[in-house]
Amino acid sequence: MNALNISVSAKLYNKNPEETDLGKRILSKSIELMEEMGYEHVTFKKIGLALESTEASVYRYFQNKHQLLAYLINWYWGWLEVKMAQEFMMLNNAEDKLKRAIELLVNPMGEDNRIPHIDEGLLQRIVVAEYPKIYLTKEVDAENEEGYFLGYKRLCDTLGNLALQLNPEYKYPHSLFSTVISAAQSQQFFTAHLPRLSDASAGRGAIVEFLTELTLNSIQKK
Amino acid sequence: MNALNISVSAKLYNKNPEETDLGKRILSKSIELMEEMGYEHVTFKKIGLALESTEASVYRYFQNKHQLLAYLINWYWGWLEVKMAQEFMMLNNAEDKLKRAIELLVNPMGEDNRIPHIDEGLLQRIVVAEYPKIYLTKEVDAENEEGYFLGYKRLCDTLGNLALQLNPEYKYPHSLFSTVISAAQSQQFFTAHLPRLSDASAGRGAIVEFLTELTLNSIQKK
DNA sequence: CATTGATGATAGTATTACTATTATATTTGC
DNA sequence: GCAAATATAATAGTAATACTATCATCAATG
Repeated sequence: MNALNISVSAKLYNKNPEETDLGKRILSKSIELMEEMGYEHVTFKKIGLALESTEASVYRYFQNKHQLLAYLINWYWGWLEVKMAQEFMMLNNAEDKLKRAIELLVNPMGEDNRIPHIDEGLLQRIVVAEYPKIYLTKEVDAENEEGYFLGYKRLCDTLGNLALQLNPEYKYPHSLFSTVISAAQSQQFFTAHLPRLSDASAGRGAIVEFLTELTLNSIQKK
Repeated sequence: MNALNISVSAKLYNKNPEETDLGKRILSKSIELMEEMGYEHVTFKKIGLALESTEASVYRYFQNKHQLLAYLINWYWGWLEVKMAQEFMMLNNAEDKLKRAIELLVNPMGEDNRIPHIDEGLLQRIVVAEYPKIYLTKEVDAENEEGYFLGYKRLCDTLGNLALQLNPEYKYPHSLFSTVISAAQSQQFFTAHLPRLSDASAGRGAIVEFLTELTLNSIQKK
């Protein structure tokens, strides 16, 4: 019941934040601050201050802000996969699973109180607003080798395999789902901030419908 | 012949860089440096130095690095639209135009020597590696009002209208093309750096085919 | 010839992104 | 119950960044 643990590559922290009280408080407060003021405006000094701790203590857990963001985003993709796996058990065909997966990509979910120090709703908003920043850097190749992007890759594989169950001939499962996962985030962002880049004034339902049609029409056998 | 001028909102600069020699040199050198070391590692000091000018002089043209990036990316989208418009004149149906547009989104084009101070090939690489950074900030709403994202919006509209010519019933033209334009960039990035997120080891041709199928299958009448 | 505008040269400030050191409190091993 | 190890807090310091300001020079313009 309390044992749910999302695995994140050990290269994504200096010292595992899940193992100490301060570590969990750092995660919790970082999520709060980052959602509130945005990645660029967060500093370790501010996090330390907000925790009534210090900058140096935050540095003991994460090498820098970029690593912290990568940790959080990987944690989120890992958590999403667990959620999906749970829901998939109740479904027995690949198409239904894909549809449900797309719903989960778009809809913020209620807090999972098995993990009290992480507010998944806030974290999802961070993912929407910040996720490309972890790979759009000159350090991407080095960080890739360290496992900075495993969460995204795994999720992409999982969904790609569902697509192949529907149509084993489909040639672009990875491209399709990296596109769909990414679009699920950016369409939420555009709906809120740049509405001329979406048609989802109706809200999340329209995003889900758009992505579901796009996905199924792409995969379909000719 | 020499009169090709890409229009960029006046809110995207302090002083129009197209109007002076130094301005053009700033654009040229910024593109070179940004492609080479990545947005994060560029500073106005480095640009000034590389030009044998000064930091202060660069600040006279752009308020900050973010505005410079926004300028460059808007310029690129504007230029792409001009290119597309030229090519569309030789095509007479919407489907062919869409196919050609997708090719242009993915394929880097030879330099356009009507604009000697801008290397479009380098600029395209900057767009691939940096474009979401202009809107993924807490300042997005304010900057949207200043016209920071007009280039992207216009391109999206243009392509959306082509889709509507093919199928006036299609419900998600803006979402589709913000997704396709974005995917055209990120699939290039993934192919180069995170190949497990794409299926394009075959190269750009595969990206074009993937996006073309995805687009046409989405738009098609049922 | 006087004025204006653009640029260069230089200086200075606040903030950021760290690194290092030392003191103190807590836990653990014996 | 005490010593040793560990975690954290407190503080200081550094180099780089992201600006802002001032002033001198130079060329173009009226």
